[in-house]
Amino acid sequence: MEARYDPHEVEERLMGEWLEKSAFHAEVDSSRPAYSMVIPPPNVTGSLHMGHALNGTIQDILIRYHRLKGENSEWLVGTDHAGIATQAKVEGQLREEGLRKDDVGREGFIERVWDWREKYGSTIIHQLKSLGCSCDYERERFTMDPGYHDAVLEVFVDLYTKGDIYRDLYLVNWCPRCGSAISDLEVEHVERTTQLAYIRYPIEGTEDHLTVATTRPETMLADTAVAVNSRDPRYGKYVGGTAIVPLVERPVPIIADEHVDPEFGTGALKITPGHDPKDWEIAQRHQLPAMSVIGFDGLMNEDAGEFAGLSAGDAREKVVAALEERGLFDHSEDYRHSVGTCYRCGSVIEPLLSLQWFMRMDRLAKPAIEAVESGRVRFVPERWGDVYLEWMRNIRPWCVSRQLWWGHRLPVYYCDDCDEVVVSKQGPAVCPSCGGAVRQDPDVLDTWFSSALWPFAPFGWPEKSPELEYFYPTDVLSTARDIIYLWVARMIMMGLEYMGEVPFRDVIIHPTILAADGRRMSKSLGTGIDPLELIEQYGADATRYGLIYMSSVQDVRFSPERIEMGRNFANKIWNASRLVLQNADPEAAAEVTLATPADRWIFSRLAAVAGQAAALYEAYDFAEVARLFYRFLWSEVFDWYLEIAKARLYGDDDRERLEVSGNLLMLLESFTGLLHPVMPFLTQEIWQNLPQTRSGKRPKDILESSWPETRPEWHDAEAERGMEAFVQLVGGLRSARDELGVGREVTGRVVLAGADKVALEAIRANEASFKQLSGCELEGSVASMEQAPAGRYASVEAGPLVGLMHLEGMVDVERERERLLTKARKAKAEADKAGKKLSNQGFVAKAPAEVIATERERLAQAEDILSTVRRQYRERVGEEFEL
RNA sequence: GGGCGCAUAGCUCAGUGGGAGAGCACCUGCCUUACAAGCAGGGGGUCGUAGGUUCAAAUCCUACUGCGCCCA
Repeated sequence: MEARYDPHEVEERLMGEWLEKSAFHAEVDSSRPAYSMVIPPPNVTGSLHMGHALNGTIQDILIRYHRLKGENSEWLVGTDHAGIATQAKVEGQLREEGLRKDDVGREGFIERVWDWREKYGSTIIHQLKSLGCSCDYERERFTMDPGYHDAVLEVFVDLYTKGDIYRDLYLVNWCPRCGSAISDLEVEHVERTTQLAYIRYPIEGTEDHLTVATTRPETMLADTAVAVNSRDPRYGKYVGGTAIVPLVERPVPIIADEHVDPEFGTGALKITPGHDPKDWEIAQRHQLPAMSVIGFDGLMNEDAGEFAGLSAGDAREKVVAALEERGLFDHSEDYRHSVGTCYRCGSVIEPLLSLQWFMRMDRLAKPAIEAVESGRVRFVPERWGDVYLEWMRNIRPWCVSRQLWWGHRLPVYYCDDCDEVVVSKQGPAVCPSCGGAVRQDPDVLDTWFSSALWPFAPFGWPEKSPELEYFYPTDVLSTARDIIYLWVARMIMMGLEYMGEVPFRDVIIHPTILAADGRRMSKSLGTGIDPLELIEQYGADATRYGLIYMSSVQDVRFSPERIEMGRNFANKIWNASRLVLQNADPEAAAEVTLATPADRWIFSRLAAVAGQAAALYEAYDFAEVARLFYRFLWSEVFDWYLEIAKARLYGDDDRERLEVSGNLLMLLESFTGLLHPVMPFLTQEIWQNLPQTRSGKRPKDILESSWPETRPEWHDAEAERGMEAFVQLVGGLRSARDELGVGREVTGRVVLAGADKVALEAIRANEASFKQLSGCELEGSVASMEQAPAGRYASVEAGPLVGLMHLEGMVDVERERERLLTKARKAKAEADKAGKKLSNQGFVAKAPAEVIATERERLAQAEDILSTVRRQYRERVGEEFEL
């Protein structure tokens, strides 16, 4: 065993072994309880980023914990076909060959996409392995698998039949770059500064005009009204009249609508229903026509007259110029507002009138709202449940058709000869109505439509498969917050609709890991950190540990120190284990022998920590799990128990050596189990190095072992109290020696004062360790400080005891003066504070008895110390002090 | 426009009604036979500001300031 833990060799080897023997695969087994989870399917074009790394760690911790707990644990893994993103990748590939997708045709293109996916489509799945994720890789699914496709069609046809899916001409979010409609959720609003243009619209039959303000002058060509607020006194007289849209010279009505904001611009609004969602709504209320002057290519169309063929941006300048020429351009000013952009490519979204397929959401949303309200689905942290509910209660129809080639093609067939529309899984050969030829709708479904089926479709739905029966509903879904609407909400709706049961009980929303500057990690800004580099640099266990340590409830700035902490912790554990494995007698019995106060203390603590760890894992409080293990292992087991155990381990009493060896090996076996979910590789490596003699009933693989057993009778408050006194005494003596400048070469002599038998025994029983750790010898004990033999001592608090270290021949008077004064000031402050509280009538009357008792004790103790210090000062310095 | 979250040590963060903690950084001393990715000791915070509730507020309430996010 090396003095430095080398994660790379270990991780690669162990993952290889695990995969080789299908260690992560779960089969239906009705004799055991199931624990199941589906990975939020990563985009097939994706690679591991910080969010995946954190989320993968969280899920792996859960699945490994429950596996240890004896549950038949299935973590279903797979990827999402990600329509737009994947299509863009393959189009890019074609471009490099000088081709466009039309050159290879739809079928050829789709073949190319499958080729691409064969080659690159599982990058992220492979990367999950480097993180140690124990997914069931044998069940890997893809949202374009044939069976999955069948499920998608089944749902589409069913919802169409139920009337939830329909076709409509509607204003949709159009991305000219992607060449497709996208849903409201895929539009990102970005604050931008643009120009607010003020344009004069002549009023028919008068010399007056109405000035409207707009950020999009070019869309005026499609105006079909001018609107003012119904209660705006400035404009009341014009309502019902007619305005002339400049340039196109179109007469349009002047209408009144209460939704016009009188504060915005001039209070008069041009209404362009074909190019603005708010205008569209106003137009609906007033039965206004909608017209389009911008095409799906983002260019002005023929209806734009002289501006046809220009981009919307160019048209804007030209329109403004033309208006200026005619004296109808008033002025313009800077204006900051949010602009809709495509979440995928960043292009400005063009709201366009388009014939698309929509899904009504209200019927499906109702039970999904109820499921969260009633707590059948629980969000962690809870507040995300409100975010979900807020969105669900205001849910709007969802545009599900996409003008792409890659995806689940709509099972919709149109007759060429009549108006017949057939929606069915198997398309008809000819029109059932007139016998004419039919063509399938060229569009595909929004990717999220298929993702919504992820908690059940991969298990075989619509078949009633045994897997579905056994693993559904899953236990938990862990994901990022920006997925709440896109996935979580839709999964809940679909799960309820098609399985009659929620898809998961708990939804963990993990925090976002931000860049060091507090902004989101972004590849384009170069602020991202690649988790694979962290794994490379520090190891997967350290990366996992660091990630969960820094991720509690809030978003957090990434700190490499935390990952380094994980590496150091792993190394410390490795070395502590090395001490045990190299020195413990392999012949030791596989049992705990509570022979000494230290043994009783550490196993009492182990039992407590095991209980806390289980509770924290189950409460999804992984950051606290990380802290718990760090404190317990480093500051208790390694710093103290191991050091104390050395006396017996290296001593010549065979029985003691065997006993302490057994204890050390049992400790090792226990904490590797407790920690395994967080640091799977390190713990497995140590586990495998446990002496084989102990392996009679111990599986070779920690995955096959079970959650460490602790015994209730290990709980021992006295042992804990005693050892706390020991630790405090040694610490106090070290500190005092340092303050007094007493070097290592000087052996101190210590008298214990006090009557607490438990504490006295704990210290006496560890006399050898005491000497080793404090550099002092125990000289005996007295019942109280007053009974100490005459002489000069440095006093050290140790719980119920006081340690008195002889100062003869080892003290510099000046240093001792300073030390005593510091101590006296501290005690005085303490006494004053407690005294003040106790003299407060309100406190004594209203505070709980134990709080008052604590305060009295504090006061007494502080006063004791103060009088001792006063005496010591008199003896050693020969003066009195004033504070 | 509506909503949510955050503000604690130099940095990154825990703590959430009864004497403020961690890691890193910093200072002092150590290659002590598991570990210098370590060991021992130490310094450092009027817990964003102003009010309020309470015997008691970093913790609960209100307002304000600053930062971040979501929805429209």
